Amino acid sequence: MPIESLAHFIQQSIPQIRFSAAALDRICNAFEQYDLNEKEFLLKEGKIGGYYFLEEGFLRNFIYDSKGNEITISFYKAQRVIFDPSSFFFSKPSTENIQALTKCVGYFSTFEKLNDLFHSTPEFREFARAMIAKEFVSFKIETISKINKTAEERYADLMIRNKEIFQVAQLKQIASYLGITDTSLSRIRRDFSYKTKN
Amino acid sequence: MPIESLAHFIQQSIPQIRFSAAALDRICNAFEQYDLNEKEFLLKEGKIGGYYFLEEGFLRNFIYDSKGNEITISFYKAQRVIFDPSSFFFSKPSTENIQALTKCVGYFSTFEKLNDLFHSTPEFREFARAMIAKEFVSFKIETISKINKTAEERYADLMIRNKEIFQVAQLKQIASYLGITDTSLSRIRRDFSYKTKN
DNA sequence: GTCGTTTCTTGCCATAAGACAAGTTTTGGT
DNA sequence: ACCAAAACTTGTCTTATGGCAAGAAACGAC
Repeated sequence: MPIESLAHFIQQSIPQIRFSAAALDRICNAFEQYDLNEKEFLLKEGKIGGYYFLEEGFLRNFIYDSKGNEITISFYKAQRVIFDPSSFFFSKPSTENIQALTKCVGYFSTFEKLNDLFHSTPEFREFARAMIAKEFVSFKIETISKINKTAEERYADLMIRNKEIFQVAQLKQIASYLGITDTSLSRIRRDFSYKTKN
Repeated sequence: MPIESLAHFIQQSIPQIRFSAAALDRICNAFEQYDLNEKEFLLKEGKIGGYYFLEEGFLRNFIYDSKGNEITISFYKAQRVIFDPSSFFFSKPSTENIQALTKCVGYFSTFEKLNDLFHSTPEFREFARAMIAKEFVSFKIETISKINKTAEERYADLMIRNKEIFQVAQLKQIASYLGITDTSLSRIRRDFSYKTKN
């Protein structure tokens, strides 16, 4: 029995290729389900990270800076794959923490299983390559789009791109993602609501 | 006749795998040589980017911001592969400009040729995957390491990591890479030389 | 429902970096 | 070798954001 939502996600992410039922089955069978409650960790610093599909929920990826503050690197919402490339591909202890902001459900797999598929199944190769390329591209775009912007512009961008995150994440987490202090974010929000009122 | 330096680079970048001579040959034959003089472009915004190995020289990757200023995204030095993932993998016009800071020599190939190898040659698959993962990881590390640092710390880091760049790039190009104006970089350099004198 | 903890907001002051403009040095073309 | 253009430095003033501390609001455990 293939995992419906995962199978659908895989097929739909490379529409140019028609996946055979057998291939889809083989791929989905390499995955197992996971569940997380709010605040539980999908990946903790020091562990070897897997390959995750997030079916439902919100996650936050953060690291610690030199002073021990949490710095949010990314927010993840449903219907995407998640992996720490450094840890997953090179079997290194991760430096990242991926924590549930809400209840989450999804599927995960390991490097071993997916590496077999990578060599045995052309369709999976295409999928895997598309995923890493896509992740790389979006991280790059996200990073570049923050350049030469004021904190207020970065805030406005996030509001447009991912408004839901303000419902599920704390302001301190969002502030560190925007590269500012929670104090500054608080002021930006105040000034912003003045502006949008008039 | 395989391209010696490229063959050596490929083999040495995944030492766990012993490349057969035939595979190495097939891979190298997919590449052709290129030469650039200072200021010439390896890739221009709007074109479809290829897959490049830089054998010798220094390159700079930059984009234009909304005000038309050049923003340096990366500096590249010899013995590495270079590609714009968004353009190379998805055949989209690139938004990046890759320009020679010095005379450069290297080899390039196209998506078509390398995609064939990707599916036909397991060793090349490993290589290609290692390269994109490595690029992704270093871009991530580079980005993250700039967080919560002052301009002066970012400058000091670059001096340690890539001192040679100060010999080949203009200060304005380095300043935009560090996320500051050339004015500020000039002052940082002055203050820095006071400090290191005493 | 109450109390303690955590999160968020606000005020005041400090500081890193930018904007602009003028000067100096370096570079490159003829 | 000379001149013009480009690259770099410096001065003065402005501004965005941070640091710290106090208060207000929201949340969670019992």
